[in-house]
Amino acid sequence: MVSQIEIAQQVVESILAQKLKPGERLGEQALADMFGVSRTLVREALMQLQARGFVEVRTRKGWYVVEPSIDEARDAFAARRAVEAGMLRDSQLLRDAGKPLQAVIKRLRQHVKDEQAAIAGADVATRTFLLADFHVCLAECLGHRVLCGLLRDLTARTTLVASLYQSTHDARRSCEDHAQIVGALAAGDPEQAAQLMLVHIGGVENALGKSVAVVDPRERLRASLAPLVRAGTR
Amino acid sequence: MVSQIEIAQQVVESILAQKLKPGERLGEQALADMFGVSRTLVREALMQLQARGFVEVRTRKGWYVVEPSIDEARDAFAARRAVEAGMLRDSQLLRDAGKPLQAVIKRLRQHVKDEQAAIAGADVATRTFLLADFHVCLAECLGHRVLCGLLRDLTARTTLVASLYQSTHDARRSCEDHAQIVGALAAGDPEQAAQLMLVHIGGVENALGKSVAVVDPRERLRASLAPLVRAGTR
DNA sequence: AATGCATTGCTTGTATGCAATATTGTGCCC
DNA sequence: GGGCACAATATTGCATACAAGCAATGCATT
Repeated sequence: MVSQIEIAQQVVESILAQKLKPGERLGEQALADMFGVSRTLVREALMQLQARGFVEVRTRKGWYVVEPSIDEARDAFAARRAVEAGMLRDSQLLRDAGKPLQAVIKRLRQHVKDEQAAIAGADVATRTFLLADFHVCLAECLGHRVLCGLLRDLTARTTLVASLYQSTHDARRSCEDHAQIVGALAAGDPEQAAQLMLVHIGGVENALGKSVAVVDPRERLRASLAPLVRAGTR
Repeated sequence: MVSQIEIAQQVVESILAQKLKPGERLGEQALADMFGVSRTLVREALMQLQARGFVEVRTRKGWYVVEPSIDEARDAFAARRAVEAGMLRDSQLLRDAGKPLQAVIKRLRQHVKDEQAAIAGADVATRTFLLADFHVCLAECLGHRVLCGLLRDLTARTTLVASLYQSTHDARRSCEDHAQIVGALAAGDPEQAAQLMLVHIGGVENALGKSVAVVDPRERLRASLAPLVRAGTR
């Protein structure tokens, strides 16, 4: 049996793995057939994803993976900056973390190692996933379930954005940033960690393709067609 | 016609106005009759509210307004501290706010005035709403839609928590805090604003009744009945 | 040949129906 | 009179059916 939760998870994972691209249409019947359930369950799953900001519905036209504008993209990054820096700086979180700091550091170090391994060998999808998951893992380690859920969705959204705007930020750089952040935490300097985090997210944001401007669908189509009709014809 | 969005909004507002209490059951058919629609729409609305953390479903038993444990309550407050302080400190937000700072300050001052008026005259529901809405308004003024939506849900959840644990924090105090925060922003000192915000949220959190421990529904019922059967009978 | 229009098909939006299960009420037995 | 078993009832979970609207295709007309 397949619950709507599993459907939602599957869709999110597919988005993150870039098997579903921004703007892609999600037919209810198609998904229903795919999962072997009725449209009802699919709709319920999509409704939840809508509330979490992953898909949107255009009335009587269908469901689409969100296609954030450049403004919305910057919004998402700004939100992550605020949330993650705020989280790191909130000393109370570290105090309440439950586990001793040692254990937290250990787990984060392991995660960074996993990232390095993935960068060396694994496919793009797991690499992307692990890099995003570091931030979720961080929130989790700090013992905060609410922020954890928030970050899960926010990182997913920025990952989607990065794929949409062809980020040139390379994985190795991100991994190094992560290692530095963990280092600052281990050194007992949350403020430093927060600063590094701000720089890190800022770096990823700035790596978004500058030449984007793929604003509305028709423009997007034009851009896709441009090589055929002759580049620069305007 | 009533869309599922309106249903969801109505339920959230009722929760905020404490017309729906934590732990209260929400029958699908009851809501459907109330809004004059089928259970389908109600379910879709509830699914969204579930994703946003307002209600939960117990299989084949029904939908219930979430009843956060004391731990989850502190989680929610910690999340707000992180998000709001992070937001205030993120200078980029102020820069990107679009509107000039003057306009922002003006609007926030007006909001505080509205709060004062409500404290003087209005009913508890609007008072509670305005005090929570200050934080949403702040996010909105800083020009950030994503954080705005996040805070809308987070403040709603903490408001719910406060009602559940019989917060003794009085409205006047909160309003004064708000005024101070706006003052710091007007003085061009975001760091000070962030600090004040941390203190403010911490104050509300600490005002939660210490003698809570109303964990499960049966206990809750017992607590409600206590005055009848004799206080302190245990 | 090109454009406007109507019809057809496909997709979403909403309601209803049926099955599964939890709860409540009733009657029997102790 | 109290407790337990069983039936009746009510409610959720899921699927299907029907209505409504958009899009595309084909036809007729200019």
